[in-house]
Amino acid sequence: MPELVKKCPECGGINLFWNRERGEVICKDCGLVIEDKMVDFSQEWREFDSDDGAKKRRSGAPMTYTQYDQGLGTEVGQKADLFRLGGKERNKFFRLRKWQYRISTAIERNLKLALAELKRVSSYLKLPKSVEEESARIYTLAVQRGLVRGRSMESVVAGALYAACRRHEVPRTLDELSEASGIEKKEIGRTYRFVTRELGITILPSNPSDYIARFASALKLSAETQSRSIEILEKAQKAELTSGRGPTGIAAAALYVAALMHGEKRTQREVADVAGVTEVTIRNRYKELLYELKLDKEIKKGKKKKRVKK
DNA sequence: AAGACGAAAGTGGTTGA
DNA sequence: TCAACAACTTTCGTCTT
Repeated sequence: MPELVKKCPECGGINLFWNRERGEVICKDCGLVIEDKMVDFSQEWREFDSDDGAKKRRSGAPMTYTQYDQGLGTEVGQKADLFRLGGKERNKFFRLRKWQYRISTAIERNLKLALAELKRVSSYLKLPKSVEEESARIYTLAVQRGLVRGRSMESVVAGALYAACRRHEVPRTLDELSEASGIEKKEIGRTYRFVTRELGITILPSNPSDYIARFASALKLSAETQSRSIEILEKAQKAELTSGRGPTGIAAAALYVAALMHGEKRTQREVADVAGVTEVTIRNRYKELLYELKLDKEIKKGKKKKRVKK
């Protein structure tokens, strides 16, 4: 179990809020995201190997997709049954059993490896349990449909995780997934698109504000700046500035502007690195924000002087 | 000297014929 | 399947603080 944080290491406040869904502990006083990197140390208690698996199987186990057989085992008969069968029946029994063993081992061996990998990456990125579950479900479906053929197992795992993150509105960038899984960014994107299309999973376009909390905390920005940037994002969305653009770039620009307003200046480079975009992109979004939303004056409040021409 | 700004050329993905 | 296109990146020169 993760050790529970009692006090905010930043401001000493005790007003902490644990957002389980997002796997974050947030200090309500200063906005710091304290534990967004909690690692799941819980152990795998299931025995995967075929034969003595039955011994450890127990009733009442939670049904979960992060276990290769969803926690439910199916076997063609038990040894004891053999004594009740005649020769012909006995042959049939062996045939069935062998057959069942073959298909199940191919898929199950794959799932066993894949889910281990999935857990590894998920824990590295500190993804909440619900997302891990979802991605395991997606992966399981993908295997059953034979979508992994021709693709590396790892890339499908990464794609499933990416899709699950999006669905749960806790998006991670492709860069982050790439770093955690060691799979190339474009490869993840490709399998992600392929898998979601084949499985008919609907993906709502990710919302820039979903990134704000994480970026803001990485930049150590105040809670006011954070909520300010959310406001900016809302206005930007009304002004049609967000469609067609990369959500991370917009989030980064909003954060950059909000930081200027509150006198918590961060360089474009700092913001760009955290958000995984370039300074140029921030500048472009930033220009649009200034022009469309007329934010010049408010920035001057935060900064001494700042002339902006359009 | 570092940061901000902008122009130009290149990349990968989407779309429409 | 190919070409046009938009968003974003890379690179680089110039201006500002």
